[in-house]
Amino acid sequence: MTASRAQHLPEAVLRPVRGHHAFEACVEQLGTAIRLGVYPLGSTLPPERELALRLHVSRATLREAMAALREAGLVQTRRGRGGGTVVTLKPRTPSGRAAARVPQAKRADWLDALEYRRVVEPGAAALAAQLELTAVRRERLEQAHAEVAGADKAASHRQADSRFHLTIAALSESPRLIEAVTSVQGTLHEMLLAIPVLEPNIAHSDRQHATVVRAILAGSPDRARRAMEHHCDDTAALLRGLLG
Amino acid sequence: MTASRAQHLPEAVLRPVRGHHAFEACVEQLGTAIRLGVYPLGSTLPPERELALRLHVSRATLREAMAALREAGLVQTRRGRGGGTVVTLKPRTPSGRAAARVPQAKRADWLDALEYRRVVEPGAAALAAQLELTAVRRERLEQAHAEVAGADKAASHRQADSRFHLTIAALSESPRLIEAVTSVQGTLHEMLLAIPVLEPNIAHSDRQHATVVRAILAGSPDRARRAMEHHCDDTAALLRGLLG
DNA sequence: AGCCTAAGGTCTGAGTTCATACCAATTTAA
DNA sequence: TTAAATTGGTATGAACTCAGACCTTAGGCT
Repeated sequence: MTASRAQHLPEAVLRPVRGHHAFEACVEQLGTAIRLGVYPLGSTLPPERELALRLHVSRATLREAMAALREAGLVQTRRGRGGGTVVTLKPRTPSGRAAARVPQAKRADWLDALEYRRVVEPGAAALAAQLELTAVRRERLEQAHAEVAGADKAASHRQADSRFHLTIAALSESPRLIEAVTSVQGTLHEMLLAIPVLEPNIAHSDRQHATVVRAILAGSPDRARRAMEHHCDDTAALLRGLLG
Repeated sequence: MTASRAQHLPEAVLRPVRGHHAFEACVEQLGTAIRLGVYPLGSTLPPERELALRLHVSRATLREAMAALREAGLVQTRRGRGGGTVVTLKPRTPSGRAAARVPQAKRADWLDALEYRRVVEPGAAALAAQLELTAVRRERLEQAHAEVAGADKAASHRQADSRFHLTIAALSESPRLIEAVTSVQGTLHEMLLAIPVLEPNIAHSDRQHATVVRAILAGSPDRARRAMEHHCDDTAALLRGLLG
C-alpha cells in the first residue's frame, strides 16, 4: 500500500512557504489595512516599536515598510512626542477601468477568493451569532452596519463595507477566521477597484447586511449563515459576470 | 467620523507577518506532510531542486530543512541516480499520554482550530459535491475512503483519515481551502497524538465518512456539508471533552 | 567498460533581516 | 523654563537566505 499511493495529494498540499521579504509582507498588510479602512483617513498608526512587535518584525524592517507607504502617499510621519504616522490616503472611488487587462493567474486567484469567501464569511457570521455578545460588541456591530448604510460616497461606502465584514469576523473571536476574512476582503477590495459597481447593487447589498445583523443579534447562527451566503452569492455572481 | 473610529479592528486584523524563518517553515510543512501521511512510510520525496521550487525557497535553505528532518529520524537520504529522500517515520500510535501539560496558549489554539475546522471542512465538502467530478477523482475519493475503513492499526488509521480529509479538500479545487484544511489537519493530528482515542469513536467516524462520500458522489452540496458538519461536531465534542 | 544522467553535496558572494544600541525632535508637565 | 517622556531617525555587526555554479555518487545504456 505504501509505495502504490496516488501522487495527487503532495501536489495539492505543498504550498509556497511564505512571501519572501518580510518588508514586502509588511507593506502588503499595512497597505491593505489602510485601504480597507481599518485605519481610516486621519487616524494615527501605532508607534513603530509597537507595530514591529505586533507584526513579529524588526523595527528596521518595519521602518522600510513605512518608508514605502510614505513614498506611495498612504501616510505621513511627524517626529517627537505626540507625533507618529497618520493616514493620508483618501478612499479611492472604484473607477470604471476595464476589467480586462487582468492576467490569467490573478483572475483565477480572484475566482478562488470568491469561493473561499462563500465558505469563511458565512462561517464567521454563524459563529458570531452563536456566541453571547456583550453590549459593547452588539454596539460595535450596529455601529459598523450604520456606517455602511450611512456612507454617502462610493469610496467611503467601500471602506465601511470592509469594516462591516471585518467586524463580524472579529465578533467570531476566532483568530483563524479573522485572518481568513481579512485576507479575502483584501482581495475583494482589489477586485472592486478594478470593476465598476452600480448603485442598485449597493442598495441591495445594504438590505442583506441588515438581515445578517438581525440574525446575529437574534442569536440565530443558521439564519446568519444563510443570509451571509446569499450576500456572498450575489456579490460573487455580479463580479463573476463583470470578469467574463 | 474618521477620528472617532473604534479601535477594536486594528487589534483583531493585524497578525504576525510570518511565523518564523524560512527553514523552520520548511521543516514544519514537510514534517506535517509526512506525519499526516501525504508522504507515507517508504515513499520518496521529490528531488530537492523540485521541492525548493515548489516551496519558493532556495535549495540551500531546503537542504537545511532536510538535514533537520534526517536528524529527527523522519527521512533517510541516498545519493546518486535513483537516490533521493525516503520517508522512514513509522506512523505514531496515539499514546495515552495525559492531555494535561498542554500550555494555555496551545490549548486556546487547539480550540480555535476546532471552530475553524467546522467552517472550512464542510465548506470544502460542499464545494466538492457541487463540482462535476471526473471518474479519476471519484475513484480517488472512494479509494481514500476505503483506506480509512480498511486500516487495521490505530496509527495507520490516523494517517488514512488525514488523507481522506485532504482528498476531499483537493477535490474542491480551491487553493485557499486546501491550505486551510491542510493546516487544520496538522493541528488536529497534533491534538490526537496527545489524546487517546477510543475504538467505538473510530467506527462512528467511519460511518460518517461514508455518508459524506455518498453525498459528494451524489452531487448534493447541502447534504455533504451537513454530514461533514456532524462529523466535525462529534470529533470536536470528543476532543473538547478530553481537553477539559 | 565507459558514457550519460539524475540525483545529492559543497562553495561563494550578495542581499535581507535581525537585535540592540544610541541620537534627535517635539510635546507635556513639573 | 526646564526636565521627562514619547516618538521617529540612524548605525552596526551577526545571522539568515538566495541564486548560481560546480563537485560527487550511483544507476542505466550503448
